[in-house]
Amino acid sequence: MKIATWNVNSVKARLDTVRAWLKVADPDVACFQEIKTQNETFPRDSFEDLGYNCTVHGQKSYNGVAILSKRPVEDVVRGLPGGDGDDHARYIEALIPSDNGVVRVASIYAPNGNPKGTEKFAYKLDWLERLRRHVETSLSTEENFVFMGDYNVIPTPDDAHYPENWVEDALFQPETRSAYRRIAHLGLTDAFRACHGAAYAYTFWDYQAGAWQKNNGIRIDHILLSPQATDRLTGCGIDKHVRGWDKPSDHVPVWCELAV
DNA sequence: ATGCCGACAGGATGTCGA
Repeated sequence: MKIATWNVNSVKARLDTVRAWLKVADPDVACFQEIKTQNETFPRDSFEDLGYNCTVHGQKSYNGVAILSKRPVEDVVRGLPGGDGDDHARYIEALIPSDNGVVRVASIYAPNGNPKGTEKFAYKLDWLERLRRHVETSLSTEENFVFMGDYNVIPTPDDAHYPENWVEDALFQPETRSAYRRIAHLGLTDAFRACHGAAYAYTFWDYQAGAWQKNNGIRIDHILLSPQATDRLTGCGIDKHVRGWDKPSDHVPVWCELAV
């Protein structure tokens, strides 16, 4: 089963680009973030035409996440549990049936948190701690679980072309990286690092200042696997070339293959 | 130090992103 994640930066503005990628990449499951539209205005017909069922947790203008799946999904969770009064649409999860079992997949859009030291930064850290608690609970089920999406975390200096440019940024603060490690160290595996030893692979290049042309990127879109899913991991990749297409998102798709 | 880009809502330009 091929499972992918992509921060599309508006699903409506990106519709042609996203459809073009789906046709070529042909994932069984695709998690999107920053769809920037509500459930009612999600362009589901455009994806149903390509054979996908759409499960959406949308929001007007900002945020919004979705899961596209060739198989109908079950057991949908909309919103990150424990979010007392949190109205940001940043989390959706669903159970995906396959020929040889099931996989539970989460589409995650963690807060940006800039600038550091503000309420936004505190919200980011709180949100990551909530995610940690939910991951901890989820792992007790011992299922195949894939926690994928835009974590808005640069885990190590190896995940940035110019790490010195990010030392004041919320994505690279010690507190941010600790919060991410507390999640990963529950026993999750970074699918990309498990498959590829090389440093300096990126998933985001800013629109500004020629970042793409200079390969001034960061790796902030991650696929974290439960131990059971890790045992079934057969491959992982970053579709870097998509950043060079017309009307690109500033993020590119990341995918993994699981033997289920 | 700031703008650099891009999407959104709304109908000009401010907010947000990372």
